[in-house]
Amino acid sequence: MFASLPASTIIYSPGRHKADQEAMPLSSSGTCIAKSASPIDNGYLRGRLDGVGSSVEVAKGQEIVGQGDRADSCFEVIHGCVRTLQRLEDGRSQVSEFLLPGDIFGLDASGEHEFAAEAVTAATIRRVRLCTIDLLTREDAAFEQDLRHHLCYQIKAARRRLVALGRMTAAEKIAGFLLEMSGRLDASEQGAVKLPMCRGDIADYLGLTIETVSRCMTDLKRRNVISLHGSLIAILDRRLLATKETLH
Amino acid sequence: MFASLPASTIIYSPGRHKADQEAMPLSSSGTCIAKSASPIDNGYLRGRLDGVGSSVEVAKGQEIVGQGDRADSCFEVIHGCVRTLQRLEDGRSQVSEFLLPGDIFGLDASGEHEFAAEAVTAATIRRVRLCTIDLLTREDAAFEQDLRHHLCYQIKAARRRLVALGRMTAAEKIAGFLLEMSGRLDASEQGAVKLPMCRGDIADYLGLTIETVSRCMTDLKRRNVISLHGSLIAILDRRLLATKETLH
DNA sequence: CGTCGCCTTGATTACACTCAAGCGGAGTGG
DNA sequence: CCACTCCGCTTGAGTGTAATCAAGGCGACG
Repeated sequence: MFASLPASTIIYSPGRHKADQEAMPLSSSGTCIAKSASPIDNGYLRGRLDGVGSSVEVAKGQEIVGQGDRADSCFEVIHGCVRTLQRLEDGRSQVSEFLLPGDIFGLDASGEHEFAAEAVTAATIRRVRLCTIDLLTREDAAFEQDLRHHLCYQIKAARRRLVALGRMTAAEKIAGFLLEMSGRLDASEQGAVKLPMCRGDIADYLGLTIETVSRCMTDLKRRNVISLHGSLIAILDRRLLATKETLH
Repeated sequence: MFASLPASTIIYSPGRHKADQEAMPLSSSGTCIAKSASPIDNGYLRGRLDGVGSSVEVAKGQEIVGQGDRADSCFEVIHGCVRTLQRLEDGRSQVSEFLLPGDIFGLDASGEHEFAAEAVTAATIRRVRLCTIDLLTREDAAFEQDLRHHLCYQIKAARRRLVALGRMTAAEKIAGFLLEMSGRLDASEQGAVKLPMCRGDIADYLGLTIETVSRCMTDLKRRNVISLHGSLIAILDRRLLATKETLH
């Protein structure tokens, strides 16, 4: 029924950051819209907002933007962790993304925010007005380019998450999440990272329940794939996590 | 994408303590990045590519871009229906979006396509090189603006789908899908629309199985919420679909 | 008329959810 | 200092939704 699927197009890459790095073409000739040589994904705008806007401190759990708020600013996380999420009236909620220092959110806004942003931990964020962004794009072609790359990356990231939410099992979701976070968070000297978000946030990020998140993690611990002490997690066997032999 | 669904579903903004205590006048003078008065979502680029690029005919099922293909072009659907999807090595697949005439895809590409694009039906598509797009953005500030709005809309659409995939039941997914499609497709004189995609595609779009899609639709038919004859579908009780009292 | 593709329907299974209880650390107050 | 609650996490038992397995219907097409 479908056109043949080339063998070279094989797929699932839980190590999404790594996969993207490899995906970046090295030739820079006709790249056009495509950014040719960025070693860091999602880093298109890193540092581009330094010195712009105003810094704000938010307490743990505090709302930064609410669902339905008018979108007139974007934000860069300076310190701490932020989640963007949508809440349904019956209590269900879906976390769209976790934002860590250097990450920017709210650039995609037009009109009003459909998703709220809340501080996962106490956080420092930089607030930049969208008109400032607009100004920058007009004055600086390179910035405009980088902004567009940033938006493209957001789309790709969201689509990767569609696959995870639509077609992955609980164990696969957890494995992918841990790999993602271990790549984004700074590891301590023991190679462990401290997850800033609670189990409930992880559940809402992956479309699972708290209990399932807990059970999957405990299971990985029992198999010595990870070590686990509360929110402190170290990946002991990265290959096993990535290849999904973690499923019994 | 499920924009029509959450009329009552948008919901709940807990604390109103925003981070922006200080100043930041909400003067509407600076709409900036936010497009304030577009009646049509996803229409930011409609017609903008007329006369650009080259037209291509593709047969039903034919691959337009493959996973891993170098991204050097974007496409506008002129006629027919196209799906973008990711296939996993074990046969699972996730459809990211269905594209109908006027819709554009591939603009988000940078480096290589993570998602394939395939013709759902026989289709005519316009192929535009990304360097042409790049050129247009440099020459035409309005185009650049519209392109950015388009990308922002893609992000929002993808996030809406995250909620659907992560937190909706099968019945809710189907209901939202039917509402979305009835809004995007041209209705015949009887108010019925012909879904261009098969049950399997719908299943892969919603993260369900073919059987579940079929059962849910049959159920809606039995309740006289929709009429259903193969791929010809009419919504008989839109309110019931939207309020999700369709769940027994 | 037979095959094929797509869809529907039924029976059964299993994965993740729900409900419920208990653990342990942090913080509070007597 | 200890008892207490609160909160987040874990664990267990049972349930339910959607998946799986399987069969059959129907229309298109050769």
